[in-house]
Amino acid sequence: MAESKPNRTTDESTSAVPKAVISRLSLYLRELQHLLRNDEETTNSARLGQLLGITDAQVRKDLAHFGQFGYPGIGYRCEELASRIKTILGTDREWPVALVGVGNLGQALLGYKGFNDQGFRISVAFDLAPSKVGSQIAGIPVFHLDRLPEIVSREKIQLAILAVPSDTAQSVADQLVAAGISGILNFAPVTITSSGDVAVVGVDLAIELEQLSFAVVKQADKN
Amino acid sequence: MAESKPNRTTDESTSAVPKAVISRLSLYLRELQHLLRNDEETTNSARLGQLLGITDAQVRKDLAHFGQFGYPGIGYRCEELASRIKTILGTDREWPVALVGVGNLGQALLGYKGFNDQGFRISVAFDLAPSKVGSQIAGIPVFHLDRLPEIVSREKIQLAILAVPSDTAQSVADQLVAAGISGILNFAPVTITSSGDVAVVGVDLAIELEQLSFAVVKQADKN
DNA sequence: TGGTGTGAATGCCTTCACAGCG
DNA sequence: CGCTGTGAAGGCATTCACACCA
Repeated sequence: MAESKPNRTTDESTSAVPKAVISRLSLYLRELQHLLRNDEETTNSARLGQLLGITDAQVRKDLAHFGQFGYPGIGYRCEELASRIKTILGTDREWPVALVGVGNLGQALLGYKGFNDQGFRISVAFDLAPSKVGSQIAGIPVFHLDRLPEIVSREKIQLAILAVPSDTAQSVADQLVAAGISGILNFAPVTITSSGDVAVVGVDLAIELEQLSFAVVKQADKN
Repeated sequence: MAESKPNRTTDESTSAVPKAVISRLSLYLRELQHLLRNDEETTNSARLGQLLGITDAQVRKDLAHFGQFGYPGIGYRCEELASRIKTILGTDREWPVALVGVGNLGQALLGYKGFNDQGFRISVAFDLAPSKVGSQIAGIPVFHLDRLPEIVSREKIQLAILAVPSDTAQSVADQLVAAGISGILNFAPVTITSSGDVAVVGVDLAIELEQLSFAVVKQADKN
């Protein structure tokens, strides 16, 4: 229950938490859930750090941004810490998600189980193709893109997954924003520019492979 | 942007080039290819920076790690710079890629066009299910996992995409390493620990959504 | 003039080291 | 003891500002 400690001057409102910390928070949560499945009750910063390849100090510093969760001499209670991190990330609730673009990748994402485990539920999908509109895929109804504003508003959907071709991605993103979406996970290999208070996270599958090929080439050069 | 992260690889501090620079390199390349499709011959650091939401100085500093590509008073020649970046990333050649796990996500990746455009070609797939082994999906043959070492060696495959269930991911990763793979793109939501000179890049789709939900919650708190 | 390449300064993140507490 | 939480130190990465060049 420890409340925030930082008695620095004017820090509170501008809680500038480094972006890197947030992405590690998700990793901590993932490891904690793994520990919980193995019936581990407690863990500590050294253990968590080792699992992720970072230092123990880093783990403690990261968590310190959000309060005090640990017990000196003991470590952290897995269940409690996982719960606290979920609250921070916002995954202590269930998020309905809209998916746009029921192509190759889109269909796979509709069936991806991993989302549900973390509180995300794809509740509707959108596409343009008459062959898809009106059908259900993996139990999720597919609507015409025209109905985006109506349904997003009715279902109070805040998050969207964008899995459309590159050349239409920006245009569809604009429609998502206009429909009231506040966060977009973009799989199209283009930069989405959003005006206003919309968060955009991009996942470019080819770029991930490029990072690998660089690593492999670099490694080869060493020998 | 994903990316990128404390997903332990074989870093070996000799990396004179910051990891963040490498991931931006891929973004520069993506924008350059976009400019080229629009028949733009030259660009400059301010333009590139604007497209990616970073400063012009950052762009120049990043490129400076690898030599001098610019022309004072002009900027950069799109074609030349793109070509140079490809050489740096190693995507100036074609990489055969093995995919393991022909499930929901794996099948979508088999059909994903974006890989080919950047020089990656999924040439074989592996699975355990008898119903899949022996078939072709999106024109790519599916073999039993047992034949991994044989085929990887024969086809001289260095990169692999891991799209198997979480509980088998580490074990399959070990088999990939044993088979001689040097780079793994892991889609299972677990940390893969690799011994030796193997690069691992992880993509956790649920984590990307978590980053979004955090951003949305944070934004909401502000009001 | 317009824009690169780069030392210097700034700011951010990570690591260190240890006080404090159960 | 064991392990957290945290000021202080250290190390990088980003930004600034300007010499220099076509």
